Amino acid sequence: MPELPEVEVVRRGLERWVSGRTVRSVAVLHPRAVRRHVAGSEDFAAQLAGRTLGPAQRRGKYLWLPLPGTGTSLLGHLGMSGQLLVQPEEAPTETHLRVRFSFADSDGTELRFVDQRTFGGLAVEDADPSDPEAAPLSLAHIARDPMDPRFDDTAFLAALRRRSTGVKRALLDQTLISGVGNIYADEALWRSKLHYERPADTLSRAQASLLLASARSVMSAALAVGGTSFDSLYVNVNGESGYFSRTLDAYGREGEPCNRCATPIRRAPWMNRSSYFCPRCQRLPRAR
DNA sequence: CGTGGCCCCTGATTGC
DNA sequence: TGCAATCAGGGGCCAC
Repeated sequence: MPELPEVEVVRRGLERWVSGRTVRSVAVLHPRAVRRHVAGSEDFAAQLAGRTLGPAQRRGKYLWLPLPGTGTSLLGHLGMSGQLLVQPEEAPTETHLRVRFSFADSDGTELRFVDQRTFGGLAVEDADPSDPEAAPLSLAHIARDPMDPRFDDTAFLAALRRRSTGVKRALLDQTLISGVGNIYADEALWRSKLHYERPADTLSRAQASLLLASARSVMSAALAVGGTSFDSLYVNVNGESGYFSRTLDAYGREGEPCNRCATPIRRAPWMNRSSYFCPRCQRLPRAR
């Protein structure tokens, strides 16, 4: 369950170990891993063979590597359980290995996309030719994330406060703000003392600002220690787990005492997922 | 366009 | 013991 800080760690790993290398060949071992590549697995591999991978980029939880001179980029999303591993070529094959990239150099390592649940995937997509970072066109509707220096606080806060939907759903809306997942949404709401179903258009300016600041502080703290990790499903580009879960205040803490008021944290079903919150600190005001 | 519900997938865990 | 239900959840898609 990689959140934005984990994806950023992966981006840095790609930048360090993969960018600048030239692809020799690509093997797609599970077609679903490239389902977003409309032309199919063979075309995916053909478009990458012989190409040099550019500097690693990220927007929200999407990652991409420009393919210089082609007007395209290699786009990736880790989904729920995706991993990008740089492994020695002779390392044993992972159970859920989906795509394998071999390189033309003699470094002795290869790039592997491993993904148990196959919610993630890779694709070669057309990119904005005028953009030196070659952002895939399909990401045009994805908002910047709150750690991005070009994130527009004022515009986000105004848009948030126009939504009638629950504030948590708004936080997970990629067209408003990207990179906030279920875990950090719950953490940001806990820090802001807001109930997840609070209609976004009932937030005061101060509450909305506090929520954004809280999302930022949660992400910053996670990034500082290499991301949240709960189990072996999340591993960074070199196979090293992050470690932040011990500092979570709400997520996954059902029945444990709230770190502010000691009231047991509650778990509620929400959108086929879970929301964790303190029933005392995070109350839903009476509808007005 | 905003909203809300559903679906994709595999494996671990829980309950009967 | 075995089988079914539940849970994990990012995000695209669709009907309204």
